[in-house]
Parts: sequence; C-alpha cells; structure tokens
Amino acid sequence: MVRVRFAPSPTGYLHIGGARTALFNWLFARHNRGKFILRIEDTDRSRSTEEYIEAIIEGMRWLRLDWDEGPFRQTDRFEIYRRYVERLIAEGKAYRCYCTPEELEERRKKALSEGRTPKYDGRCREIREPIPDRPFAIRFKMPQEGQVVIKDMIKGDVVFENNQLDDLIIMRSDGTPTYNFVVVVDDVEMAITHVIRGDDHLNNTPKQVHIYSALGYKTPEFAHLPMILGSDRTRLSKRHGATSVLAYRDMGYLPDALVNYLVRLGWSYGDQEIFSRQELIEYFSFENVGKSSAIFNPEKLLWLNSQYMIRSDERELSELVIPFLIREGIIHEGHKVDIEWLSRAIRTLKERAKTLVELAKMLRYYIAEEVEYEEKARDKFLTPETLRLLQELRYSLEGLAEFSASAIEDVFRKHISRHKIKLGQLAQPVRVAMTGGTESPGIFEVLEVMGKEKVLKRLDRAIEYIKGR
RNA sequence: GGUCCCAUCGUCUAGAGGCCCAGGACGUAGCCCUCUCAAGGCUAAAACACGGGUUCGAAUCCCGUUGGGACCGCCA
Repeated sequence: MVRVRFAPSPTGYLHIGGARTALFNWLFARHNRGKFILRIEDTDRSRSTEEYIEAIIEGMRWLRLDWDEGPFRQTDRFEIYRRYVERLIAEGKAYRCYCTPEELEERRKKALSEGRTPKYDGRCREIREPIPDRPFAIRFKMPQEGQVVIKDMIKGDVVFENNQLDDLIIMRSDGTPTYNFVVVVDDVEMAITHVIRGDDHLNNTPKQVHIYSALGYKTPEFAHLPMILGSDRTRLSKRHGATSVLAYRDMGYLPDALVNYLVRLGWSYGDQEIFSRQELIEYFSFENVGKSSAIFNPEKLLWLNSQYMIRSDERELSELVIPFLIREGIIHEGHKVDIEWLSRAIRTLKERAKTLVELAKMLRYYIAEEVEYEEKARDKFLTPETLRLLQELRYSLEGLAEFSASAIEDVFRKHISRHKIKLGQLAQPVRVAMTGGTESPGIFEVLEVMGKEKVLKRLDRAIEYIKGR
C-alpha cells in the first residue's frame, strides 16, 4: 500500500512550489490507490503560526487536493520524538553537545574566512559523563567512513561520501527536536512508503538515511522533484510576483487550471496539454517526470485558465463569478442573482474572459442600470449621421414579439439593406449604446441577453445623447 | 569555497542510437474567418551549450569544459 505525505512548514502561505509538491504526492497516491497524508511541520515554534496553517489548508482545499489522514502537527508529537532520542542516546548513537550557539557560530565564521567548509568537529563526542547545570543539545553520531547511495525515482543513484556529513543536532537545548530527525521519525511512524519532495532536500537525504539505519528501519523510496524557478532562474519567491496559491484564486484563476499548469511543469504525457483530473490520475508516473528545474511562466498559466473558462459549464461559472461581481461593486452582497440569466450572459463572454475577474468586469454592462460611454467610442460612433438609423432600429426592435438573436438579426439585416450600409456601420453604434465601448460579443446575442426593456432604454439614451451633442 | 543536482526553440516540453536538416504547446509575427473583441483555422521566425570519445550511425551512451541551480543553521 502506497503511503505518501505532504509536509509543509507553516512559516508562510501555500506557495506555487509547495502546491506542486503536494500535487505530485496526491497524484501518486491516487494513481496507486494509496493514502495521502497531510502533516504540518511546526517544530520551529517561533516561526510557525496558526494563520499559516489555516492558509495552507485553505489552499489545499481550493486546489481540491484532499488528504486521507491528518493534518498531523508535530508540536503534538514531541513525546514520541523524545522517546526516539532517548533510545539513540542509550544506544550510543547520539550524544550531548555542550557547545553554545555562539561558539558554533564563531567557528563557522572562522572556517568560512579560512576558506574551509564549516563542519562540526565532533569535540563533544568524547565526553563520557553528563556535565551538570550546563545546557546541551543532542547530536546524532554520523558515520564518517564509506558512502551512501540514494536510489531516487527521478534522479537515479546519487552517491554521498559520509565524511562530508556533520553530526547534526537532533534536539535543541530547549528540548524541541529538529527537522531532519522528526521527518524520519514521522515517516517511520506514519509508515510512509515514498518520500516525494523538492530537490532542495536532496542534500538532507543521506543524513536522514543514516538516521533510518540507526533507528533500525528500512528507508522509503525517494523522489526529488526539480525546483520551480522565477524568470531570473533563481528559486521562485515573492519578488517574482504572486507565489501564494490563494493569490491566484483571488486573481480569478480556476483551481483546475492551476493544477494543470503545475503538473506540466516537470511532467509530460506526449503532446497533450490539457488533462482532466481523471486523466491526470490515470497517466501520472515518475517515469515521465523530468530532472531539470522549470521556470514559472504566468503567460502559459493564463492561457490554460482561458481554456478552462471556455470549457467550463456556464452555471458553474455563474456561481464562481458572484464573489468577483461583489468585489467589483457590480452587485451587492445578498443581491438575488438570476443564475439562469447570468448563465446565458456568461455563455456569450466566457471565451473572451481569461479569468473570473475579467469575466466579472465584462458582465458590468449586462448588469448595471446605466453604461458609461468610453470617450473615443462615443465620439466615433454616436454621431448625428447615425441618429436616424438608431431611431428606426429602436422602433423596429420595439415591435419585435420574440426578442431572440435571430429575430434581432433579421431586423438588423433589413435595416442595413434598406440603407445600403454594412453591418458594422449599424452594429458599432449600437454596441457603444449597449456596452459603452467597441468590444463585445456578437451584437445580436448581446441584445438578446440584455432584454428588450434595457435595449430600448439604452437606445433612447444614445439617441438623446446624439441630439444633445 | 565544499557537496549535490541539472543542461533540446525566449518559456514548458516530445525525444529510450537510425523514424529528427528535431515534433507539440505558450508567447511573438502574418494571413483567413468576421458586426467589434475574442475563440478557432493556417503559416512563419525560433533550440539539441561547447569539446573530445564510443559507434557504420549520437539530441540520445561515456569523459571533460562551460553555464545554471540547490544545499551547507540549536530553519524547514
């Protein structure tokens, strides 16, 4: 049974890189009908916050990456770690270190300034009896001879020389355990079979492998995912723009589009670009995961989002766009929305809007009482020459029994052939009258969606405007 | 600096020794469609980092060089 976990530390929001790690874990679990576990790595109490824990969970929910066990919190499990630490001490595999952080820092600086690699010298290894009344940390005795081979599902075999590894601190002087240790204990306790994480952890892996052996457990399989980089090829971070997953939600992206984008960063399936969740689960495999890092490209994400908008059901989009309509001030909180009508409006717009934010903005002219004319559009199209045209059209439309796009089109066609003009010469002024601007869906559908009453009202207003020019 | 990882169009990638004077997608440019804007269709420019091997044959295997990245905490 495959058991994997996503183990974020709540020292920030769920970001793009973390989300992709979570996603690959989730896909691997679902593909293999295994379990996906969520574990919060909050052993650093000074930097972890409740707010971040909430935000990470919210991000996971939004992306619909559901987990089967957890969220577990390491701060609830300190007793467990203490037991393992004591065992290692009793077995002589760990020892008390009385060096102070200040001393350590000083030695590190000295090593660096002399061009040496900083490494703990192991001086406290030899202390036999505990020194009373002196604070101490616990260090793990790292083997200093031989090598470790990490068999990685993505990178292949990676070899490390043991003499490069330090005796790392597994428990701080305040009694709290550290990352490289708790990770191993938890992965053992939670029976994790595959550790899938960013390749920034690859250098930690040999240390962890030695902890597994010291504890007497078999190592899990490893898969180290290549990093996601910003446009300057450094690790993706705030200065590259939005990196929080929830920021993309707020910018009007669809979670499935983000998931699709993220999965294609490093994974491929022939030439296919767009995948349903079902396909993703079915096709996912580490065989098709690349080894090299990838640059986050917001333009491709935007394109994917527009593709997902086009393919989305209008009723679904209706529900999703409402918060954005409120945020744009187009409707008020608690406003009763006619979903049926909104869906029809969205049908005309969804292939034009790349995000829910854009969709909300485009809906303004359908929903608002009045439109505001864009200056250029108004000056160009609401001219005295069009006055008669608009007046005649207005009366023909008023007489229409069935206010449908095709009936409206018939009316337009009659008018343009009578006046021997091109459709654009009539459509553009009408478009400005209806939307205030020069860009919109097909004019007949716009009128149908808007409804006779609003159409007549807006034509009247345009006519009045021209008269008053 | 040390350790480790990586290297195909600007970007994401296909490529498992001959199917490749390298395919798809985003972006860019042009054309078509057209009531505007999109969407869609067609076309174009655009890459195997470099140098050595191995082989009848290398984008693919090996070595080196160069370049990029990550990590080197009583952070995770």
